[in-house]
Amino acid sequence: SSESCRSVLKTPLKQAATSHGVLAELQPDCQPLTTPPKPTETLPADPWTPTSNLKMLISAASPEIRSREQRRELSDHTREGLQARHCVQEHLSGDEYEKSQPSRKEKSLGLLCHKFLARYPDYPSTAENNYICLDEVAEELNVERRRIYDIVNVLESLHMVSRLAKNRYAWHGRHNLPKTLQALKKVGEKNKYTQQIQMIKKREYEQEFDLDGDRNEEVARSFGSNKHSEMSFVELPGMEFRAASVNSRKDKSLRVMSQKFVMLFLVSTPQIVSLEIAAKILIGEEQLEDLDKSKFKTKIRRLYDIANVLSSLELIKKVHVTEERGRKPAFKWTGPEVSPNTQDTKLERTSTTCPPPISESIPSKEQCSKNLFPSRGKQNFTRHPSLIKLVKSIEDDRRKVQSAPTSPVKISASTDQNLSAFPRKTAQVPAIAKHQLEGQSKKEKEMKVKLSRSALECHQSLPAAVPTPEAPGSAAPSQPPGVCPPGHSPVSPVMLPHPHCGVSYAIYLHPSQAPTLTTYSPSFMLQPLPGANVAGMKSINPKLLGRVTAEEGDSQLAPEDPTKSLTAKERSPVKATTSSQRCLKRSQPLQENNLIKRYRSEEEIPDTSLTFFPSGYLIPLTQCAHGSKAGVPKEKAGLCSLHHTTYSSPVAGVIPVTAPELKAVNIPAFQITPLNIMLSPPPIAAAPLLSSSCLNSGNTSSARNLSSSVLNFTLQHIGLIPAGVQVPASPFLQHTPLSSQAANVNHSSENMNLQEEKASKNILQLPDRAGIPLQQGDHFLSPLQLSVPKEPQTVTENFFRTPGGPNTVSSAPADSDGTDRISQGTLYIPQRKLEVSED
DNA sequence: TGATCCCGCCAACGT
DNA sequence: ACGTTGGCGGGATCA
Repeated sequence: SSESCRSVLKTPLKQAATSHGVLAELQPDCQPLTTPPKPTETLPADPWTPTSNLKMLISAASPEIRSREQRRELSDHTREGLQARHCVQEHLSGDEYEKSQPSRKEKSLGLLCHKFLARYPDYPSTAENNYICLDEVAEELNVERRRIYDIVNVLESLHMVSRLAKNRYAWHGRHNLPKTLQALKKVGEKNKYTQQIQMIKKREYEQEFDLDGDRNEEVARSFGSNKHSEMSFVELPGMEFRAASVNSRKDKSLRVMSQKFVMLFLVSTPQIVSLEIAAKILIGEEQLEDLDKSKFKTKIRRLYDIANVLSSLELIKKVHVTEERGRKPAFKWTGPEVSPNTQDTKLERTSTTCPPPISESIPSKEQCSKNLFPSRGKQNFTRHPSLIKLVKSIEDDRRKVQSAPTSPVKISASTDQNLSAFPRKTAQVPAIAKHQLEGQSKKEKEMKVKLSRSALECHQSLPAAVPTPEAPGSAAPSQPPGVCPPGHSPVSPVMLPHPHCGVSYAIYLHPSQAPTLTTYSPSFMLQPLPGANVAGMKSINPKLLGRVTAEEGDSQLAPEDPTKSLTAKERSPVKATTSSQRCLKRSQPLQENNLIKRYRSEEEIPDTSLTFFPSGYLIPLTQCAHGSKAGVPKEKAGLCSLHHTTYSSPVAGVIPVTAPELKAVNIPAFQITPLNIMLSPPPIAAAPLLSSSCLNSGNTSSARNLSSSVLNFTLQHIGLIPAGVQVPASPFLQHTPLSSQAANVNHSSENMNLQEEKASKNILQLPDRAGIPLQQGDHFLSPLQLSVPKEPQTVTENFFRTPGGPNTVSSAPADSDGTDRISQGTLYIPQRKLEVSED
């Protein structure tokens, strides 16, 4: 249909190429109807010129309405409608004229994107060669080419298109989407976005209360330092086509930003990401510290651009998260759930699934060769803006290397074999795991020492460090005992030879992943596994979960999803997905360093998850088990099983935790974040112990008094508590912010243990019973403890709760409000009210 | 106002 | 040298 529209003349119009002047050219007549060539410009001066008419036409009838309509339904044919409309318009009078002007909305990128998408099928058959000529599209859509780039770049990030050559792109539609999302999710996990999100939230929280600035900074720093991936564009294995000649720059921020943005959704449990956080994380990679306002602002702008496109793709939708602070713009993932099905590895290349329309599908070999080319030197560098960065990264790498005892084993160095490699990977994994393990142990020691380092590292390291010998037994056999099954293991990085640069990648084969989500699963359990750890998830959720879930979230989510999914055009079953894509590769040559880093990180990661939790707090993770159900064969299964174990009531005392359990727990720890834990002042049964003093006094001073153990305890709790939860003004916090302050306090406190440090870093560790202070902790019983919710489960549940009500396996049966339960325990966790509202 | 984000300058790149 | 890409941020709109 749209085609029909196309204007005949495109050529001349070429529009925009450069700015304005062009418009004049429009020949009014040209547009026989269809596309008016560049309507836009409009010099104010000649409103009535033919051109202007065009404009008007376009803008035509109530734009708003129109836009809405369009949005609602795709609009597709919007254009035509417009045209029709304009007829109507003609009679506009002056004032109306104003109205008629193309409202901004009409020109929105989102709308434009809809139009763009309307031109191509979601699932193009291979046969048709869908290639996109930017110029044509720009003309047809009457927009500057610049705008098309914005769209295409985002689409490219999702591998919905790929660049063939100059001005030319191949349309793949959504065939690759599943793979892409899967790949992005993995990378997101690897990057620990979950934790980062938590960290940011925590920081915000702290800042609110002006808790300790110091700490914040520290956190920030650590955060910044975290290696996470530099930006590299995530490519799909099969998709690398880009013509060697063409593809030059790989990094490209918009593309990369888009991918990262998507990653955030994929790793977040409530799948809701606020722009603010997204911007911070994206910026953060390099340096958080410079809060640089303008930079932040710019980032936000870009995110809007990306969000508009993603919205058009129906992958996300705008919502508002209302917190105490106020309402913040955010987006909710409405795209398909990403199933971490790792295993498919065996598949061959995608070709089956989606053969790239164009010839492009090249056999691996060819690809390799191509890839090689690009990798060539300087270019990469060229664009790379910050040398500094490089340096940094290098250093990091170095560090990492050092620190990391074991580098992941690189398996095949040879390039081509990828294919062959894949299959192997699986097999290899175990072996690798061992290596890692070994390495880890070493690392552990180191790590401890290093704790000071970046938080992330710390996290990572810690786990390993932890003594928890116990783990072994519990853990799945396959996994190495030392390692926490959960976190780490999941990720066993396998290095794959990378065709492209010759660089090898580490691939995560995470056994766990596979099982992980089945679908929408609430995932709680699952998700965390991979990189982030359960904890991360939990923590994250908490905030959001709070209300979001319950409220709008549920309603929306559940129902919607299905719908949406359906909505999307019928998706072809394509998903076969299985292909081996797991390998993400980074194209950038430079990245090698990064790769290294990553490895490290990966390795380390495990640790993170591990954390020790000593004591007993466990938070019940029940769900895990459930989640795992079907799919889970692998390790995960094991994990899951572990998880389900769950709870101990803190109150009760500590329950011995098994290793697995620990893991589950640990995470949360990290993110203490927002903690707004409040004691509910009036909490009902305040737990027995609540010492009024603590609560009341809330003074910091009192807090300080707490023994470190107590602190730990607190922290733990905090961790437990849904991070998300913020207590607004809760009195309690105000007085003494447990969480953050606590951290501070700890420092001061006599015992600074590693743990504490860790905690400070973000990781919360539970005091190890055995070793530590807890016992010493006289205060153990301190009110805080008391405060601990008796029923951990409840808490947990809350955490876990996934938005999609049903999904939540774990969650307690509908308790709508976690709070209540909590109240039982002394600890009152204020749930932040998050409300998600749509536009 | 603050949230959105269009617009298009202009630099990095490619050819 | 010129065309293509696309980073970036002013400032107009919208809500």
